[in-house]
Amino acid sequence: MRFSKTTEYAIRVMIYLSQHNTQRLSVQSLHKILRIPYKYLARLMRQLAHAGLVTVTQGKEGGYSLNRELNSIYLYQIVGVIEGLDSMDRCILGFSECNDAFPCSLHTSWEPLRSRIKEMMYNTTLLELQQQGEKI
Amino acid sequence: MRFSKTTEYAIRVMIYLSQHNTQRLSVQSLHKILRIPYKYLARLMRQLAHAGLVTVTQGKEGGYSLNRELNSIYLYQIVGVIEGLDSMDRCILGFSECNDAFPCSLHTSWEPLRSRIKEMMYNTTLLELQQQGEKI
DNA sequence: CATTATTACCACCTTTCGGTAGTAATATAA
DNA sequence: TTATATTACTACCGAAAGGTGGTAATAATG
Repeated sequence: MRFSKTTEYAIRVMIYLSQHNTQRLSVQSLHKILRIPYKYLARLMRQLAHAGLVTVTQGKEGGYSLNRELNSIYLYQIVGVIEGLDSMDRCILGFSECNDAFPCSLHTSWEPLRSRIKEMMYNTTLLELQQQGEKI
Repeated sequence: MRFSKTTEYAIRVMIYLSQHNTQRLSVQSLHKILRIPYKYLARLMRQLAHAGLVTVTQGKEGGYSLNRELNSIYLYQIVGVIEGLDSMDRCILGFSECNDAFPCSLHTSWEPLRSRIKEMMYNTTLLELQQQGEKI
C-alpha cells in the first residue's frame, strides 16, 4: 500500500522545485540536496520534462524549473506521469470487472477510502504542498 | 498506490477459504478456482501456514483450511504476513523521520487517509468480508 | 575558439517480484 | 503394501524496478 520509489522521488523533486520556484536547478544540485541517485534522477527529470511538468534548459547554466503556476500543478498529475492515472481507479484486489454493481469482497470497505485518496490527489496542488512548509 | 500482487492473492485465498470454511482445500483446487499460478500459490499457502493463518494437512486428501474463527482473522494480519505491518505506518514519501511534529510536505494531506486505511484494516475480519458476498 | 557545465541518449547492471520445475516427504486409500 | 494425491523444499527463470556508466549534444563563459 504505497507509491513506487520513483513516484516518491518525483513528488519530492516537484515539491522542492516549487519551494525554489524562480530558480533553474541542475540535476547535480537536486541530486545533492534531495539525495536521489544522480543518473536515475537525471532520467526522471527528463521524464517529467517530457510530460510537460517542468521546463528544461540545456547546456551550461541549464537545468530544470516548473513549467506552470504552482496552483495549476496537481498531485494526481505527478503520480499519473509515473504510475499512470488508472492506478487511482484500480480495484484493491486487481479485478478489472469490479464495480459498485458487481463488487469484489473488499469493494465496500475499500471504495470510500479509494475515493477519498483520489479526491485528495485531484484537489491538492503544489501551492498547498509548498505552503505546508515541511520541517524535514 | 496499491497492494503487491502477492498480497492480492493472499487476501483472495483467505476470503475464499472463509467462504468454504468447513472444507479442506488443496492448492490444486484453489489454483483452478482462483486462477492463481499453481506453484506460486503453493509457496504462498506455505507462507500463510507458517504465519499461523491457515492450518495444513499433508499427504493425500490433505490441504489447507482456516486456522481460527472468521471473526478473529483481521485484514491487517493477512497484509502483514506479506508486506509487513510497518507498511501501514509508512510515510507516503518514504521519510523514516516523518511524524506529526516533523512532517514532510505531504504529511498533513496523507495522514488522515493513512489512518483511515489502517483503521479499516484493523477493524475488518474475514467474517465481514465473507458476509459481503462478492458478486465477482 | 576552447573550456566547461550542463542535458540527452543508450546500454548495461542489480535487486526484487512474480513465476516455474523437479524431486523428496507424507499420508490416504485401494 | 503399493499407487496416488497431496504438501515441502530448493533451485532456478524472467520481467520489472531501481540504479550505473559512458559518450554525444548543447550552450554559456573566459
